[in-house]
Amino acid sequence: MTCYDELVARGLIAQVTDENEIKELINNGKATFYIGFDPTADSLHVGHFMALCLMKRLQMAGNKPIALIGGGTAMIGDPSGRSDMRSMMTRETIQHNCDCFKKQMERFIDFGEGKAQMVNNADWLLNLNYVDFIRDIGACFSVNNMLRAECFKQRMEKGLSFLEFNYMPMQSYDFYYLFQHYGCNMQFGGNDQWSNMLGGTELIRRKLGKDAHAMTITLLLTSEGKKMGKTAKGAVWLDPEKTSPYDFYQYWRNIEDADVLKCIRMLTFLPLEQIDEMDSWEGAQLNTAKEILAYELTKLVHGEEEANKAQETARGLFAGAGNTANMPSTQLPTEKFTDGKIGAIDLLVACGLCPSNGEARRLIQQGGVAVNDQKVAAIDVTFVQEMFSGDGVVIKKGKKVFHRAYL
RNA sequence: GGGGGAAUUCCAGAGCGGCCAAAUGGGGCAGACUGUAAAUCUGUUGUCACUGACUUCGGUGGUUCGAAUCCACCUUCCCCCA
Repeated sequence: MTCYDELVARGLIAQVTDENEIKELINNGKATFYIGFDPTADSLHVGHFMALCLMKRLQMAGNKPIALIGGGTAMIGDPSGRSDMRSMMTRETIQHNCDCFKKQMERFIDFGEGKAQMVNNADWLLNLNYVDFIRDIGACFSVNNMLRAECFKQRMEKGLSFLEFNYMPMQSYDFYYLFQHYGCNMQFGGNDQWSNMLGGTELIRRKLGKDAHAMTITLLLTSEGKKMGKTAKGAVWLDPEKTSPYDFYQYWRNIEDADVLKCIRMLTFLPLEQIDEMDSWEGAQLNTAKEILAYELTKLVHGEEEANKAQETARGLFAGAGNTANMPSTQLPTEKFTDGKIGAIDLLVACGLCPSNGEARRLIQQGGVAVNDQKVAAIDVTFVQEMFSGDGVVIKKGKKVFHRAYL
């Protein structure tokens, strides 16, 4: 099976500029392609992970990836598909985020000599001269066309500043620049980037009279149409400090039935034949598929050891066997105890399971808390300090959130 | 440049000068049912010393016994005309 066919079979490809050309290039390892990452946070998240996977797949097929960190474009902020303007980031924040991205990517992609490259568009964007730029590049863009572009649609209702309007020409310029200086002949990105990417191929055609290609990756959406990897608490991060391997594992373990197979196909490196077999699974059997998904992804992102730990912990908690040592935990300082005891409300807040006393109180009153499998019946229940020595106690909030508290 | 309108709690969106911690919907959280799924039903959803008190309705001042509601200025955004 060719590289391109596999991408199609996994449902990764959303749109392409010229299918035959692209097939030819990537199947034969002739593509030098780039994917842009905007450093809007200090860690990559699940959305970026897809792009990294794609990068890896293509690299394995002999193509040369360029990871572009948008240190320059981040100064503007991509308005695509957003309903509000991004808050502006300082140069320092952007630089810090770039560094963090770099570290995480290196664990994933082989940036060895001649294998892949990492560039930062701050290097060429920040020194551009305004008048030169609009004469040279700006002249190639039709405002009429830009306004019609899908990525501005939402913003046409709420308002779009000129600053953000410039994002597309900037990104297009990146491609133009990489095409000339790095021999980059293709761009990949999320499907929401389609208009921006076409801007680039169009610019190259106009300025140089040459063809460059673009391909977008299907955005990973839940069956409800929301972006995958977002929870109420924010994104699911790849940084273990921001999203623990256990929480990462649980995110995938708790995915909806309708999304499991799609995710396995798109995100894991399991052979397609094996995945096809799972296709016929249904009902409770899908729980096995969810475990596979969670395990495989945790392994890719955090390594085999962490994946094993997360799986053991999850199984232990939900099936009642195995160890509980790796679940999220809090070390309680002795100051939290008065007369050798701690109240239930204080305990929940101290462990970060509830942000306020009021919420802790409510949770207990609604019967949502258990300590060492004993339901906390009233808000004035207290726990003696001795209980927390050694392995400590296991607090269960709701059905799925477990937390260990110890001294 | 001229004219008109808007800013409310996580989001959307009600809100007569006192009965507003603020309707309703979404989301979140919890309970029941389940398969750590979905759907459904129920409760809950500012903070605290929780039958009470305190801080919120873009910002700053003002009017008033009393302001999310009235006035002034400021900020941001939207719409129409140029």
